Amino acid sequence: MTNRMERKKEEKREAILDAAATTIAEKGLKDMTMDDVAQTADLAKGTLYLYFKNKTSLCAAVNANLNKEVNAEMKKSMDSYQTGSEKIRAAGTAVIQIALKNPQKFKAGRELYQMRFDDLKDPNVQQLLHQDDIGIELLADAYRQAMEEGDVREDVDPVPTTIFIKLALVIAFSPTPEQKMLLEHKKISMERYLEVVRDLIFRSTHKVR
Amino acid sequence: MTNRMERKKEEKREAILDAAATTIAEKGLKDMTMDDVAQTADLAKGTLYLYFKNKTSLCAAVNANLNKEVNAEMKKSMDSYQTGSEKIRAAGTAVIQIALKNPQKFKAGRELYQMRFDDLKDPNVQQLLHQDDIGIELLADAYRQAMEEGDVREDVDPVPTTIFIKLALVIAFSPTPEQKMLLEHKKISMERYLEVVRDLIFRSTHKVR
Amino acid sequence: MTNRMERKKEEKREAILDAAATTIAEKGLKDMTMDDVAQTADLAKGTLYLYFKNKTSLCAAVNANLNKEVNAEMKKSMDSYQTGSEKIRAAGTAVIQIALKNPQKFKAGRELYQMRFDDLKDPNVQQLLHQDDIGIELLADAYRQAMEEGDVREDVDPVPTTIFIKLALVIAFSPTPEQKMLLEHKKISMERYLEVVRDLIFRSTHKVR
Amino acid sequence: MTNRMERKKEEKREAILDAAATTIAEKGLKDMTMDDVAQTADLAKGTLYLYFKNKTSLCAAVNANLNKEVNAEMKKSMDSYQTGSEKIRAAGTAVIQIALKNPQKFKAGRELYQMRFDDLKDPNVQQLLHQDDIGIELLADAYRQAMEEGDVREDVDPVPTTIFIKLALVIAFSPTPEQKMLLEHKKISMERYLEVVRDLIFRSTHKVR
DNA sequence: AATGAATGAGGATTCATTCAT
DNA sequence: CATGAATGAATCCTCATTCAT
Repeated sequence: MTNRMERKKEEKREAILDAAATTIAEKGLKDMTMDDVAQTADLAKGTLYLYFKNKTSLCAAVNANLNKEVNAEMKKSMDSYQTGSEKIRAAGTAVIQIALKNPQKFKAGRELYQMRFDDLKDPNVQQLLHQDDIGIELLADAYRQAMEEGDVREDVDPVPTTIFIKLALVIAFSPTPEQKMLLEHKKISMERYLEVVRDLIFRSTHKVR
Repeated sequence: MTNRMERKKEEKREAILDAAATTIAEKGLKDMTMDDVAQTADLAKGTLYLYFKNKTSLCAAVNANLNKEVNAEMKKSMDSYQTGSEKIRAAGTAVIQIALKNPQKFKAGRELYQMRFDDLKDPNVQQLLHQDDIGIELLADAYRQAMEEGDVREDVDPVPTTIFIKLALVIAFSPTPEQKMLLEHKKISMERYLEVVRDLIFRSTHKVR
Repeated sequence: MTNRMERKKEEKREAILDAAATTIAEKGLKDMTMDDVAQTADLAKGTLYLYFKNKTSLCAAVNANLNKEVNAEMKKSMDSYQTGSEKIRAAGTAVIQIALKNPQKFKAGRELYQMRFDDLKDPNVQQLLHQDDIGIELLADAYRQAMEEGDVREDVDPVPTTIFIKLALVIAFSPTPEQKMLLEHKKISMERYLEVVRDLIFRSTHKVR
Repeated sequence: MTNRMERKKEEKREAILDAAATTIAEKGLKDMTMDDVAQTADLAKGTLYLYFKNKTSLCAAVNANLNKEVNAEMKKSMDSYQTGSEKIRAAGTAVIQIALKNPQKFKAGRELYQMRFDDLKDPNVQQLLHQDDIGIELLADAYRQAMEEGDVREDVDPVPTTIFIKLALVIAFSPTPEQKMLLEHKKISMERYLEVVRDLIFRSTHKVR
């Protein structure tokens, strides 16, 4: 395969991933069909199967892709700071920025949390795990540094803490239908809720002066 | 309708709810079918529709029922303590107890968080909202008391805090497939993870000595 | 069975027939369910099967009953006239009166025209045939008389003519959905349509002066 | 899409319409299932839904198609005559020819008269209305001409007359089960009945010499 | 590589009829 | 006689996946 062809193939793959993410965000994971994706990507349905062996694999790839983008954004934000504590804050801000700038994609990411990826041999599932790993280590490093610098409690265990906090962030910033119902019912605005969540997460690890 | 018949009907309703919860836990929400539920409950498919007008309504009822049980357990645990802080801790312990004793039901509860209940007129949906409300107010009251007693920071906003913490607990104690994969991959035991999460949640609101 | 019991039983049978006719008129034949009928008759579903062996038989009985009422009304109107031609006109007027006074029942009658009654052994099906017969002979007699009296063409064959005209009347006075669509589309009012139909039917058999 | 493919698609559409008409004629409208149609057309059930969005739409298309064929046949017959009266007679003959040559389709057409087509946006429903319109105007024009030529009474209103006569023809030439029972019971042959009906219809509008 | 027609298993829901009480 | 809970066959429709072109 020539270089040009390879590039074109990669572009089409990305187009499909984009179309899938959009569809998931718009219709929800369970109402996203391969027809929808094909239509959104302006491709024939059969073509999707040239790029992804089945729906599950496509979803894994979408998930991996979203994580990759979030990781890149987080890293860029964190790199402009020195202290661990600042980096942690920068990471949070980056996530919020993405959630606000690209709520569609963020929602797709949250929907994908529900999915079971049983076929661990699938390269796209492996990619997903890999990107998850990168994101966690990025944040865990910041926590380690902040601990050394005395801003974060010494007894914090970076990896499980990071796993939980990343999940909590995603859940909070793209609430499930039930949460939304509840917040409306209790007359709490989304803005207020996010503010509270962010503060809770900050307090959960940081020392108080 | 005689009293005996009424009781029998209620019992059968509970049996269906149990069967549905089991099915959801085993197969996941999206792979749970009315056939499965009927089979598990040892009833004809049509019978389910005598008790629940459709699948969504059945799911709402399952969700409401689970919340009711959790609320009852929480209340019982909390009532044996005096201070707000103790009550909060007791609530956490109660949730953990349920999650360990009845992981199936807990998992069903987590799966149900994904579901959209659009028909707000449905009595089962209203029940669900009602039980959610009760659970939140129960915990929020404990936070209010703990704030007065000086154990919890004064700037904590009880209701949104409780909403977030309840969700975080459920998510943490019945991890999604992706989280599970990640924890295994990072060689973190479930016990360790739960310990960390509990501590994070505690620290997020409590004052440090 | 005592006389009183018999009467009571007959009354309940009539109540069921009424309920069924109402349901058919309201929902259409294909959307009428035994549940609906039971509800309308304020009886348990099982009870219907004590009076009618199945849905088809119930429908036959409804149909027979409606025909009986129409026949009685027609006969009453016709009896107050002397000439055949007047009697024919009176019959037409009687049908129109019923259609206007009791459109529900009339509509039920038209819906029932679609139904297949295969079980010719069923007493209710036989009743239906019997009532059809009575209605036709009633009208056919009037035609015969009118022929003798020189008002109707000599070459009219009374029985097939009557069969056709009765059907045409029913169809015209309780139009099918497609006819309704068409009339609306062509902006012809129901009143105008009925007037035209009546005239056509009259001209089809009568001599012109 | 290439021309060849388009033609093939249209052919398959027609095949489905044929299969549906056959099924309706054989089993009656209410016992016609999509399974039946698929089996008759020798296609998978799902394939039907590639051509028709639901059962109602398929039925509308069948109805429109039958009307189209009848209209074409009527027009062809009418065009070989000059006077309005001849054209009217030719139209009647054409309908009879179709009914005798293709009783299955004719019966399907009569069954379809019962159906409600609520979705006026559906292109197939619009086609149906359009074909109905064409048929009525065709006949109405002949009546108008015959009136001018003095063969038909001056007080005939062409459009409602045509609507009624077309319906009467269809009903008469493809009798409902109840009518059939009645004719058998009264020992009237189908041929005799049709002859009578035709004469009645003729007399209803024509002047007598 | 790309297409999109065809497939058919699967799922939610309905409803006539039965039968234990 | 009356009830109404239970049944399960039947029906419409969806959608992931395949495959001939």
